[in-house]
Amino acid sequence: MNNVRVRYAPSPTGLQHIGGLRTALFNYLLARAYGGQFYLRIEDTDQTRYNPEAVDDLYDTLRWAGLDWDEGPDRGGPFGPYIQSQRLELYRETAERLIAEGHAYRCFCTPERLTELRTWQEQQHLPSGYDRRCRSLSPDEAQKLAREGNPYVIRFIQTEAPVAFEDEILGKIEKAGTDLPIDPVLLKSDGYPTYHLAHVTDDHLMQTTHVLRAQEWLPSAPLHVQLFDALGWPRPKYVHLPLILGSDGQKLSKRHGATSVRQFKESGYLPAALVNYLALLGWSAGGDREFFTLAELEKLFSLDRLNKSPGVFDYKKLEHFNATYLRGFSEPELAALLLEEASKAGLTSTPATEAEKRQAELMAPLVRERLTFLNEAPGMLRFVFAEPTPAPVADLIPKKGTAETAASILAAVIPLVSGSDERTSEATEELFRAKAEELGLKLGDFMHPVRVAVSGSKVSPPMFGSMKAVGEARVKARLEAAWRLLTN
RNA sequence: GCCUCCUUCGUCUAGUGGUUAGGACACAAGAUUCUCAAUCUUGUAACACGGGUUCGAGCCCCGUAGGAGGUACCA
Repeated sequence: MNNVRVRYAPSPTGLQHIGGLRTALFNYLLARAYGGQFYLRIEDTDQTRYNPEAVDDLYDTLRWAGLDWDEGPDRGGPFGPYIQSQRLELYRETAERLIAEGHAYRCFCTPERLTELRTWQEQQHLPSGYDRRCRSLSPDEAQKLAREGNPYVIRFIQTEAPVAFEDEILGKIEKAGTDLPIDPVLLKSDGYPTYHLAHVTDDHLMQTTHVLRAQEWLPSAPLHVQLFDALGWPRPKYVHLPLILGSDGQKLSKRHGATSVRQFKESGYLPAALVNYLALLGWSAGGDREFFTLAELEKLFSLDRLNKSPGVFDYKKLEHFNATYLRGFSEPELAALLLEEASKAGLTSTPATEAEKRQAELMAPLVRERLTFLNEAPGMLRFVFAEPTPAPVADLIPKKGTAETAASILAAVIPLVSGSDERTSEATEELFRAKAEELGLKLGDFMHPVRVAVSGSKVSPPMFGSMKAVGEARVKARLEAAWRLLTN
């Protein structure tokens, strides 16, 4: 396949949806796989829903995900402008041409009349749709009404002939002419195009070769094909991607969980993990392999491995991907990320001090396989960088034991801590193990009060390494404080 | 209601006429273990149903059922 030109064309109404990211990803991958171009186009044709923040969010998420674009509003290109609100004359021009050639007409029906019509049709249990009243207006009459300043829309004249086209993943799609929407609006009364007109005009002018979009567009694809044909323009190849569903089988929405890319980003997801997971929702490489970098996907992606059926978004599996990617970081890489998170949480200074760096390096291997999300790190590391709020006394006491046993363990442990800054954590561990044995305690029970005293929690990263990161003096102070609590 | 699309373990999927139907997530059990994780081993679990075609069907055809999407001067 050569000469691939694809695009991502979101409408800036809100935060980028996870489904949008996947559409962008597949477009991007197709372009990269075949050495083509991937461009961005802003479909801001609905003035009532326009949200300027959405455009920034779009750039943010695409950059975060690592998808770069060759042309777009921010970087120009040979087919600009790439913002539809700046292309209004173009749409008007093609709409006028359709009128001139007998494929469209002006309609002066008011929105009120249309709602009345619709409610009447519903009451009578009739199929809904425009009644084509303005079709009978002569061109002269229509011209006159328009010149007098009457607001109007431009509607497409729906033909009765059946329409068929080839979808690259679904195969042949056919629709009887009578089942097509009746004379859909192409140009709205505010002078903005509807999606249909804008899509056809722009994807022709911008020389799009493949239209990859969500399957919810499938029902209107026959209309688009008709428009291309009426205008005498070559049809692009259509690729309708399977929908992303929530766990109940309905279209993924907020009640299923996070849906905007920003939410995933803020929840501590790694872009590489999200992208990898998304690539596998509706596409597969063919074998058993599941982990791919973006660069690998760019080489492997192909249209014929795209799936037909909708897929349920599995948050659990995404979490697993994220945790796996986290474990893939080297210790220095992870230490740097930990410091970033810790500083965001106000636990460390920015830039980090040498001492903090050393602590992060000591903790990195200990938390690596315990993290699912990067933003869990501050909670796990708080006791290293700051003083934990002391746990309730009851927490210090082992399950099979009393306050006295806990106190005696702490008393036995405090002297062992002396000099630990100069020892390896393994050496300290040996001392602790010997003492536990001497007291006839299992290491797990023995460590319980120590863990709670030092970390402030019953669950913590491995103690010996952690104590090294906390430092002898602070460890000792915490152990002594806990001992006092128990003996008072 | 009408139109269109879809249908392999609970979920994501491999499979392109001959397989003990494979992998991953989740779940369960065990091992390991200073807590929690991670890791390792094992296990439960699927071709929606009914007809054809064929020596042979998860794979091809036709129905049925179920699910989803669409039905706007929204995209």
